[in-house]
Amino acid sequence: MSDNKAKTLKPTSDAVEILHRRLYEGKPARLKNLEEARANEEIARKIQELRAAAALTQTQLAKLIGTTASVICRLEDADYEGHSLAMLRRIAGALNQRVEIRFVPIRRSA
Amino acid sequence: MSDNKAKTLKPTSDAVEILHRRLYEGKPARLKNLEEARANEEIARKIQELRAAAALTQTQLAKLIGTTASVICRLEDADYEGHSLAMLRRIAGALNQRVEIRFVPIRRSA
DNA sequence: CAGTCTATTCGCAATATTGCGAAAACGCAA
DNA sequence: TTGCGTTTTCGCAATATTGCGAATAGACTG
Repeated sequence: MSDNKAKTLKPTSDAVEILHRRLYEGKPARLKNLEEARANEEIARKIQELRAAAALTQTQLAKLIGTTASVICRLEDADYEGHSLAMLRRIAGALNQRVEIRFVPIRRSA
Repeated sequence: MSDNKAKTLKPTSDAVEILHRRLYEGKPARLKNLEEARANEEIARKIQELRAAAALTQTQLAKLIGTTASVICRLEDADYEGHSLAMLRRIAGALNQRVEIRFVPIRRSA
């Protein structure tokens, strides 16, 4: 539903992890991108979960926040990188939630 | 430092709260704006705190994330409403933090 | 199969945020 | 007071995000 692409059919062993090591080991720049991608994925999934929990279609949620279904769909796309606080707050508001933002220290280690 | 305006000199009693009641009681729309304003204020203050904790000037932090001091100043302005995830992440990254986002249920009561 | 509802993708206009330099204001110490 | 570093404000160009319709795809039912 979310992850619109990357439908890799279950890899033989843990090739994914091997690939991960090969590509990202000791490369902070790439790692950072990876982290961001994961964060975006998480946001997308969370929006979709909240909407589902409220038993709303994309169209219904869209109307609640004054936009269209295609916009909601874009937000729920795991590959979407344009999430904004403003939009997250609109979604949250319509679903009786609020957006909490925290800065948490990161452990820089291996 | 942060709150660039609204330097009301300590009110007589709790006039602030009285004013609050008069203006916002039972008015969700206004309340929502108020909440957003508070959230923005909090973000601004947090950025300023993180920067101070790292012992950086606005110019120094600006260079770390590839922008200028005026941009940092704008972010630390309590009245600024344009905070974006992208920018918060850049700040966090430069300060060895990560941005955590959570949707938390809101209590709709008096 | 057709019909219906939902979700997804695309393109472009509209709005919002960022980039950035310059000038002014501030705080502090000599 | 002057000088110096920092912060704040302003204006506008550049980039990013949103708005939105239309077309397509998927899932499900009769």
